[in-house]
Order: sequence, then structure tokens, then C-alpha cells
Amino acid sequence: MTAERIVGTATDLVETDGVAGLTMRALASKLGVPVTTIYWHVGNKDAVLDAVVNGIIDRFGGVPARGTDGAARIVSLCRGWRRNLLEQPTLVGLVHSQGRTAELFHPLSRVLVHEFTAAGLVGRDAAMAVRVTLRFVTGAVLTDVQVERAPSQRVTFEGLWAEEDVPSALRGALTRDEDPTVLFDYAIRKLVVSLITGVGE
Amino acid sequence: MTAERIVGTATDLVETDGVAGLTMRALASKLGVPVTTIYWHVGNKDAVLDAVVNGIIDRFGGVPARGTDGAARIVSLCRGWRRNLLEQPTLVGLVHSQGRTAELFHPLSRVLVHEFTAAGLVGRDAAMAVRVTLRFVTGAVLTDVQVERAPSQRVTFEGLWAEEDVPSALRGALTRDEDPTVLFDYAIRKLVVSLITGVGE
DNA sequence: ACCTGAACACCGTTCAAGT
DNA sequence: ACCTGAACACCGTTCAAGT
Repeated sequence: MTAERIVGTATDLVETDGVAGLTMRALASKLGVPVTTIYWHVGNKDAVLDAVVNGIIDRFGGVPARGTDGAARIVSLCRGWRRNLLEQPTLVGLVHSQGRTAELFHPLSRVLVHEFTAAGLVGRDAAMAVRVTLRFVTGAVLTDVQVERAPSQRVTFEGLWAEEDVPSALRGALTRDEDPTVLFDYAIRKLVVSLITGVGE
Repeated sequence: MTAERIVGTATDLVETDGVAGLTMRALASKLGVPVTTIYWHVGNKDAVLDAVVNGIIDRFGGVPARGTDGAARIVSLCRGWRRNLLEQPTLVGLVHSQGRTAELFHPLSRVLVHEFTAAGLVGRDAAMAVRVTLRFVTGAVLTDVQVERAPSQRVTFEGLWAEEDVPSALRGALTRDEDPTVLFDYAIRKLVVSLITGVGE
């Protein structure tokens, strides 16, 4: 028995049965050993979770930027990151619950520094652009991950302003179900462009 | 014993001892009754949590918009919402873990519809503006709430690009610790202005 | 209708005892 | 050094039994 094997099967367990499925006893039984063996090799449950999170963060590589235009490259980067992370909602949830979301996005922040610099930003402008973009993507992933897990989260504006005098065209647009991805693409494009061109200073 | 009293003390318990502090047994002992009484009045733990969340959502009123300029009013609105929600990180965390974050922001969405319409947006543009702003604020609150709870979450760019050729001015700006509120103000202003003026179409 | 005690199946964790 | 069984203090939940 090694610590690596324990952490590995712990990761499997999380992927198949969710975070709640990872109990010390379930893990031990999957390994074919008594629970106490785990304590000898890795310590308590928090240590196991930490090791699992380490693996997730290390393994997540990210995506390459595409296109020639600076804004387009950054937008494609953010879209790619969001898409890839949404494919593993359970793992993202685990990383978040362990309070290590920021670390997960470190590789993205490095690339963003490079891209925003290439787009002509310098000094504090560039730093702010990186931070703002990072936070926007992080926030979008966190909310969308939850929508993925609990579809009731999806914002339904149905009947939310029944008595209010909202123009019918707007009401129609609000009531219509909007794909989160479409919404993200729309927003990230606006944000990145305004960061690069300097709108709203 | 009434359901109201149970839910009320459950809310107190969450506020004082955190979400983890709310156990059926702790709740029962605080009420001075055996655990089984709770089951008779409100059902299981999930029902208790649901009722607590209902109360939180209902009680959270929001803030009034300030200023005359359309963009400024919306920005102040978002800043106020964020500030108020960050004052109760535990409750926000609970609402989020119960998958009901969207509901919490319903009042804000109503006001946003009004404000973006007053700012001249119509139809799908207005609807998208509302949705994007809503998601941005939600995402920012979720990330900042976690920073509040686990300060290690705060993004430290220290030594993140040691070997990379980052200009010293940018490196300095990145390494400097940036207040999340300053960052939010900077980003929300840019976003709202670009939504209203139509940058990045 | 309302409340209770006893019991069940689960947790994470410890610790003395084995090889 | 490595592994184990037994036990502890906690969970949420059920259910027959009381008034």
C-alpha cells in the first residue's frame, strides 16, 4: 500500500460517486484494506482531499490561444478554459469547497499576462486587465458549474415582473431561455474589448 | 413548539457556529427538546435548511440606486449589493450550497431591468445587459465570499512568473496586493459602460 | 395531534496491540 | 516500519410507544 494508490483511488471515487461518495470507509473498502491503514499512509480525510485537489490542479493543463487579433485570442482562451472546466463539475466543486479555486486558474493567469501585454497594455492597466478577466472567468465557471449540478439554478424570469410595465419585446427576450455559453461569449467579448481599448476609464 | 421557532433558532445557529454547526442534535439541544420533535414539525434536515434559506432570501432587501447618470446608478446598485452580501459570508455560502443563489438575486434583476431600460436599452440588448450584469455580480460575490472565508484564496502572483520576461512595471503591479473591492469597482464600471454604449458588438 | 426513547446505519478518528 | 481490531464520539433518520 502506498500513498499514491490511496490518493489515486480517492480521485476515482470522487469522479464516480461525487464528493459525498468519498468516505474513509468507502475508500478503504475499495482498496481492500481496513480504514486505519489510510491514516497511517496519508493522515486524516482532509489530507486525502488536499492530495486529491493537488492532483486535479496539476493535471489541468488549459488550452492554447487561437487567432491573430489580440482580443480574439484572449476571448478564445477564456472560452476554452470555461468549456474544459465545465466538463468536470464535480472536480471543480471539490477544488472550490477546499478553498483552492485561485490555484486552479494560475496557468490561465500566466497566459493572460502574456496576451494582454502582446495586446499593448502595460503597467497597472495590464495587471488590472489580467485580474479582472481572471475573476470574470472564475465567477462564470462557479455559477455555471452549479447550474450544471442543480438545473433549478437556471434563472427563470418567468412571472418575475408580472405587474411591472416591461415592454413586450424586452419581456419576451427575458423570458426566453438563454444558453449560459451564449451569455458568457457575449459578456467576455465586451469585457475584453473594453479592457483593451480603455472604455469606462 | 412550532416550525417557526425551529427554523428561527436554526438560522441563529448557522449565523453563530457556521453551516457545519447546524446539526439536528445541536438544534434540538438549543431548543430544549429531543431530536425527534424536529422531525415531527419540519421534517428532515434538508427541509430545515430549505426553510432557513427561504428566510434569508426573503429578508435580504437590497439597496437603492444612487446618482442621475444611468451607468453610475447601475454601478452603485451592484456595488451596494456586493457589499451587503459580503457582510454575511456564511449565509451566502449556505444559499449557494443549497443551489439557490439565483433566487437570492431576483430583486436585483428586477431593478436592473428598470435601470437598463431607463438607460435606453431595449429588447434583447436590454435582456442581455441584465443577464450579464447579474452573472458578473453573482460570480464576484461567490469568489469574494470564499476569499473572505479562506484568506489563502487571495491571488498571490508572487513568484508565479519568475523565469518569464515580464516588464518590471507590470511585475510590480501584479505582485502588489489588490483590494477585491477596488478590482470589482474597476470591472463593473467597464462592463456596464460597454453594455450601455454597445462596445464589442 | 403532539411528543418521546430506543435503536439503526452511518460517519471520522484514536490507540493499544500485533507482525 | 507497517498494518490491524476494537472502541469512541459523533452524525441523520426511523418507528413503535406514549399522552
